Formats: sequence, C-alpha cells, structure tokens
Amino acid sequence: MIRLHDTASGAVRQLELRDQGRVSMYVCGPTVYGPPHLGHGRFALVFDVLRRYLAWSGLEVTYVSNITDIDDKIIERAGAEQRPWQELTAEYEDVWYAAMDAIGVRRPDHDPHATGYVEQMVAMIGELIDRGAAYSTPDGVYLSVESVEGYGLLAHQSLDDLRAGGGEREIVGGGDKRHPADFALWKLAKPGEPSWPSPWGDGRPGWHTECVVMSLDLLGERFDLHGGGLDLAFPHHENERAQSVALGRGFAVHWVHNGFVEVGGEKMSKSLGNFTTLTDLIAQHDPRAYRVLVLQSHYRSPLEVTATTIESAEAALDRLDALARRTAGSDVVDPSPEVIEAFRRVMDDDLDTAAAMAQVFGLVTEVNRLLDAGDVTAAAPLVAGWREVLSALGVELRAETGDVPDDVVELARRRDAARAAKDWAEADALRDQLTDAGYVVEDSAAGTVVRPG
RNA sequence: GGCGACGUGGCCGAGUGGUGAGGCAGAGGCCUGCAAAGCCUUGCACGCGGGUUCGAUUCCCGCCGUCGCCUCCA
Repeated sequence: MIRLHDTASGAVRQLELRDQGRVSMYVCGPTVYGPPHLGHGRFALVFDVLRRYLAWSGLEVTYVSNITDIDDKIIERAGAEQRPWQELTAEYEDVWYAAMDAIGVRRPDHDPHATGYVEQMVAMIGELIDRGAAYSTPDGVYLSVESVEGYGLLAHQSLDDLRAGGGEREIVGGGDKRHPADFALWKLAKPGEPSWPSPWGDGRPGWHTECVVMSLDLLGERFDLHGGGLDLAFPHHENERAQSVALGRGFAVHWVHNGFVEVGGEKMSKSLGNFTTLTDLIAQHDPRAYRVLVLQSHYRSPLEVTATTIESAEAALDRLDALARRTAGSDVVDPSPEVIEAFRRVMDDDLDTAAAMAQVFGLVTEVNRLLDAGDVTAAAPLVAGWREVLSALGVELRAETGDVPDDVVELARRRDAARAAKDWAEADALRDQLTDAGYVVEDSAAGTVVRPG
C-alpha cells in the first residue's frame, strides 16, 4: 500500500483505507470565475496521477472534486461584467473542463456544485448552531473556532498563535465575531445579490461549508483522503475539519497537499499577477508537456514553470514519442515484472514520480540500445512495461506520424529515388523542401520518413 | 511576531551518511553520403561557518539568503 505525506500528522504514513480495496478521495476544485492558471493545473495533475496510480494498483477509486459556483468573487466579477452570475460560472466551468481534457485529467466521478447543496448546507449550519458551535450576527452565521477541540491542527499552530499572526491584518467579518478566526458559514445577502432562503435570512453559504457537506454526502464519514493545494491547508481545510469536529462527524483521515507553481521563486498567484493561464499554455505548447514537467518533480516541492522549463519537457516528450514510433506495431508481450516492481516501489514511497520518470527515461535508453543491437526479443517486455508505466502516470504517447498530404509523400519518394541514384544534391534539396514545409525528415531502413514537425 | 519549507552543476529537478537520479541545453565520438533519430563518452554539484563521524551534500548547532502560511488563493 502506498505511503503518503499527511499534513495533519506532518509525516509520511501508510494510506489506511476505510473499506478494503476501495479509496474515497475528495479534492478541492476550482471557483469558476476566471480561467485556471498553472497552479490549478498542477493540483489537477498531481491528484489525477495519484488517482490513476491508486486505480492502477487495483483499488476501486471514488474521486470527488467540487465546483464552487457561488462566492464573493463570482458576484463581484459578474457585477463588473454586467451579466448574470450563472452565465459567468457556466462559461468558466466549460473553460475549466476544456483545459482538464486537454491536459488529460480524467473527469471526477462526481463534481458537486455548491449551488446544488445549499439546502443541505443550511441544515448543517442549523445543526452547528444547535450544538452551540455557531452563532448568528447581523451579517451572517459564524463558526466559533474556540468551540472546536484542536483547532489549528493542519496549520500546526495553536489558536493563540494563529491569532497573534493576525497582527495588523484586517479581520474579515467585522467586529461582531467572537474570535478573529471565526469564519462565515452563511453570509446574508446585500440587496441585489443572489440568495437562498434560510432561518437566519436570505443569503449564501460560506466557502468552507460546501466541501464538508458534499464530501460527507458523496463519500461518507471518515473518507480516506482529502487533497488540494498547500494554500488550502489553512484556513480552508482547517475550517472544513473544524465543522466536522463540531458536528461530531468523522472527516478526512489523510490530508494531502501539493506544492506551488513558482515563477522566479515566487508563488504563482492571481494577486501577484505573475500567472500564466492553463489555456495559454495549452495553446502554445504540447499540453502533455505540462504533465511531464509536473511528473519530473515531487508533488510537494515547489515547481518553477517558465517557457524554458516547459520547452525542456516538450523535448523530453519528443524522446518518448520517438520510442513510441519506433516500437509501434511490435508484438504485444507481458510487461517486465522488474519494470513494474521498480515503478511500484518508488510510487508507493510518497508518490515519487520524479524517480518513476527517471526509470522511464532509463528504459528509453535501454530499449533503444537493444533495438540498435537488433535484440527485439529482449526489448519487448521492457517496452511493454514502459508503456504500462506511462499509462499509469497518464502520459499519452503519440506514435502516429500524423497526416501527410500526397504531395509531401511524393517529395519523400523523389528523395528516396535521388538517394538511390546517389544524387545527393537533389536529395538534400528535396529534404530542404520538406523541412521548409514544416516536416521532420528522418531516414530509416524503409526510406525517408516524414512527419509534421 | 508565530509556524513551516527551501538554498544541488548553464536551466529544471530527484536523492542519499561512503564509487555523483533523471530531463533540457553544451562538448567530443560512433552510426549516416550529409543530416535527423539512436548509441557511447564528457559535468568531480550540493549557501557559509562550526560540530558529530573513519567519512556529510545527506545528522546537529549557528549564520546568511529566499520563499510559503498565519487574509481571498490550487
């Protein structure tokens, strides 16, 4: 069984499953008011890889990732653009999934929307009030963090220390809160704002509430794993946990957080304005390259993403595709047990995808060497293992050479003829023509091979 | 101020108490008519100062620097 770092305990520990053979995981998804940036892309890829690996390991995975489709930013943005907020969220949800599809992130088994769970959230907030853990103020309902045993677990800080950290910062929620860290469960609507009915007045749910209700509804108490970006550990996940504790309900057993995408050593974020959208990355590069880049680092480490690092990943991907082409159509055999075992060993060790990728590239060299030597038999199980590993990591190989128009094929044929006649000047001129037309020209035993570059 | 990370060769990025993962870029060679692809060789890296040790990049202490969370944030 895999060992994973757990933010709550601060240690790498065995993933213990509630139900044998089955994994329940919840990963905080996007708030849909704008295009996703590379940071969103990283968490999506990290947890997609974890999900795929667990499934590959033979576990039945239930993967839930929410869509936050109502919150302050959405209202603000819709107001600024003077259009219905539902139109905005629908648009950016489409953008989100288009980007996810492009980078090969599998759709969740469930993607609950906050607006689909308002009634249940209202019921849960009522229960929190009944239990004395929440209170209403003139502008909403708040959770009293002082009523929660062990608040601050994920931040590894006591409530007093967290409060001290407030320093000169402005306290969100105004002066009606009993404690600065108390957070909104329900926000009363101002005129013109979208709202749902509640016993405390029309309003909307606070962000931290939706994930509690939705994860417990879809996965049940004591679900196995809760994930997200490191910046969600506190306060978002802490606040989710606080609600479940206050409710007396078992919550996530294992907390997994991924490191940030950085630019020049600084966290990529909207507030810093140093972000690249996933949409732009996909338009400008091979979308698979981002997965390769993410896989080549450890999920908890910061990752520098620039045009240079993406292009490096694209070049690395070319090397993988080249072997995929070279081995396309070869006999299907069982994968090498050694290859599979080595992969399992590093992945079980806190999802060491960087080591797995090192193995992948090692296999590329080894297989090429064997094929250069003509030893197809020895190469075959390595190739099969290599393909299986890449598949488990979600890296899609591209073996097809793409569509080549007839006139281009004709040029290649003429080059072969020229080469047969040892007319090197003509052969090179034809190659230049092909290259200029945007094709990659490679010689092979079968003659000129041409593919779109 | 509290808490937590990090500082590895041109770039990205793993890892480990003891003959330098991996990718990209570069250099030389093999192969090739020439290229491309592929293969081989090539880099004596771990912020600084102490300490522990037979031996530290890896453990401990101090320092410097960078970053993150404590506020919306993947």
